[in-house]
Amino acid sequence: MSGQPAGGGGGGDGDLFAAAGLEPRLALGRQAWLLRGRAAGRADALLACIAEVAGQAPLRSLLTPGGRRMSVETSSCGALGWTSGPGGYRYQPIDPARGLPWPAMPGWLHDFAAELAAEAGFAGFSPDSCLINRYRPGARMALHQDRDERDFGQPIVSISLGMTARFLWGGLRRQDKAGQVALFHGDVVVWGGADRLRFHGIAPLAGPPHPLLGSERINLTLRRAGPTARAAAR
DNA sequence: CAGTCGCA
DNA sequence: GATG
Repeated sequence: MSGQPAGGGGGGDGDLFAAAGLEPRLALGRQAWLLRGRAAGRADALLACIAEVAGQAPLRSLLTPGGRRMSVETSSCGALGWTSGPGGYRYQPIDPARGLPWPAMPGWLHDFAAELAAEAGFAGFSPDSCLINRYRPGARMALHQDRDERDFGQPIVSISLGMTARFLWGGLRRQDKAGQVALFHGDVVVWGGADRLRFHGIAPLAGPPHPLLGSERINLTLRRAGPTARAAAR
């Protein structure tokens, strides 16, 4: 993987965002890209998917291993769902709140995430987990690494919907100072390779409601949590 | 401990 | 670097 974005694939919204003074693609690192507005055209399908998943596996606020309640509300779809509790962070095939498997990840969502990853230079991405995080005003995500996945060779694909958020983008060490970048409805961030373990987070949500979603922001994070064919063969 | 939280 |  080169870490360079493959050409094209801007979805046709590039000019609109450029006209608003925003780069269509912002490099957050050697192998980390913000694809501005790239998912805006899929918002309706994404929101319908979120409603469908939440209807089966309701959004709920989880406890950290230290016993604090997280301010975001979480659910998942796909073969594995991310959970947190006194036992630690886990990917599990069964939703512990219901004792049932997580709702399936729609094929088109899998393929869309793979397409986004490819545009950021990561060919062959095949996510098995889609974490859904809902932020209401005041909700935040402290700086953290995504490190509960089996294969750090696989990238992370993050899709923002609804209210604008301030994305905190740090370094490989917790004490590295984090920069900030605004994430708008439809923005996509993809990171992997050398940037796979970068600390990141979301500042407390604030600001005006979004026309479509009102006073909330929903983030979809697509990951390969379980083993890949390549990792399993080693 | 830390995918928290808030202060210096 | 304290606290739930």
